[in-house]
Amino acid sequence: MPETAILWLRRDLRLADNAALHEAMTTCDRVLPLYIHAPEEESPWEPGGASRWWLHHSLASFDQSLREHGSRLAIALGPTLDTLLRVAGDTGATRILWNRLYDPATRKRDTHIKSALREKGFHCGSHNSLLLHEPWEIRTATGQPYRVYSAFWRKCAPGLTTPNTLDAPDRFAPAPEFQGIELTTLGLLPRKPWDQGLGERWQPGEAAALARARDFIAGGLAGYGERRDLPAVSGTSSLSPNLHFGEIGPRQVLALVAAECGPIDSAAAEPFLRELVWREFAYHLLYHFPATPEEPLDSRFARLSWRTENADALLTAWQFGRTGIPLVDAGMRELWATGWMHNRVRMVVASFLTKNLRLPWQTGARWFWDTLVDADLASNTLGWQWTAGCGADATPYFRVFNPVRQGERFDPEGAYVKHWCPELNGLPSKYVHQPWAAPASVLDAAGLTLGKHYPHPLVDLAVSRQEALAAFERIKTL
DNA sequence: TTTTGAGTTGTTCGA
DNA sequence: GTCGAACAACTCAAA
Repeated sequence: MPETAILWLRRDLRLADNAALHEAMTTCDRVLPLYIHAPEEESPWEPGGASRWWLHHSLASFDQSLREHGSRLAIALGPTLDTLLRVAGDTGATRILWNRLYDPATRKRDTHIKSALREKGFHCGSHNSLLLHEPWEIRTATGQPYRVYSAFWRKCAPGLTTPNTLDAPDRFAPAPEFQGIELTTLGLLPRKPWDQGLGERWQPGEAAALARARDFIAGGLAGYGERRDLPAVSGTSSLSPNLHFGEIGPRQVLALVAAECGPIDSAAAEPFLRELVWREFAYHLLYHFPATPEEPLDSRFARLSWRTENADALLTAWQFGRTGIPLVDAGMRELWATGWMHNRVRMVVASFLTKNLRLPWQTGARWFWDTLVDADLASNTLGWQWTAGCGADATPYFRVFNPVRQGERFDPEGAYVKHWCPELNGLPSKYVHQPWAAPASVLDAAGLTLGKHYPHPLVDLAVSRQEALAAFERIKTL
């Protein structure tokens, strides 16, 4: 009697180095690769529009590669537990295997599913294919979770040796008979066609993820430390959406780095590996502090007085790149057009929202969640809390980015700003990051009228900085 | 056990 | 132009 497994796929849409897939293939004769659509079970963090776009194409790509390996992806609708039970009944499956996720809603659901399935006599197996270390494996000397990155890094760095990875199977196990639904019925693609920019910028799927990782590690790793801060340059790996959807795993990235650089502790690799470990740190924090997507880790910040007057209009201006601060607007327009923003600019726009505009970091996190193709609850939460100063590795409260200064340092010619804000094309680099400071003759020569072609700045940077510092002053001893 | 020093990504000011 | 100091409070790990 052949044994049948359901390979329950979520954010692990790859054939290579997929622990649950490997387990299914080595223990069972028949394997049903199954994606169950149940976004309401991730509430209140159902995937946003850009994530759904990526998911659609990633599922299509994974189905295609399964077909090339003699199988296909089955798709069904939730509720997940009911569906798993129904499919197991229909197919005679006795094993249900998956790779673990770590966001609070999914953890709660998966724990319940696992115990319910076991009660009914199924063999359940959950595996790790998303992280280098499980969040509970890393502890301080006193057994507490880490709250400081450098200490976390020192703990993890010695373990960054060449990992063992699992090869993709040459041929996939045959699937049991099952009638799923069509991918298009999930309605993941936008009804209004706003996704053209995403399609031009990105290619979801395992093959493209591997190619991107290889290209970056062969070509960009050496200069990463210097080039990663320049938003006009493709100096970063851009692997974040691929990693988020599990089209490639961190062990594979580590193995590629080792193959390229030899010893994994080489100085050339360290700046990039530190970023990979930041991702681990974000999952560590989300696991141990599951309230942090909504609540500041530093509870004093719950009492911070955010701006209330005119908040809606200010938020809208920020969202659509109409703040009158060129680097901020360029970043927000890049996000809207491509579903992605350069990391240096993410920090600048986040600092501007939370400090200069003094709007809650949660509103910024929510906008990123809806618009980023790499929206990841762990990384997004860490990033926003870090910038707002209320999270782990507490940002010094006085660290308020000056978007003019940041522009001058990291986009000195204004190439990035001009690409996304072409109305500033005629400005010399001296004024491209602060058009309001340009003399009338310069503005005339550039054919630029502030308030007409490009907005006046929404706030005065120096004044709003002082207001932010004063607001921090008020909560620091409460 | 207690103390001490360092800590991803900054800015401004005054010398 | 450059340079160092100042700008909290707290976590973590080494001494």
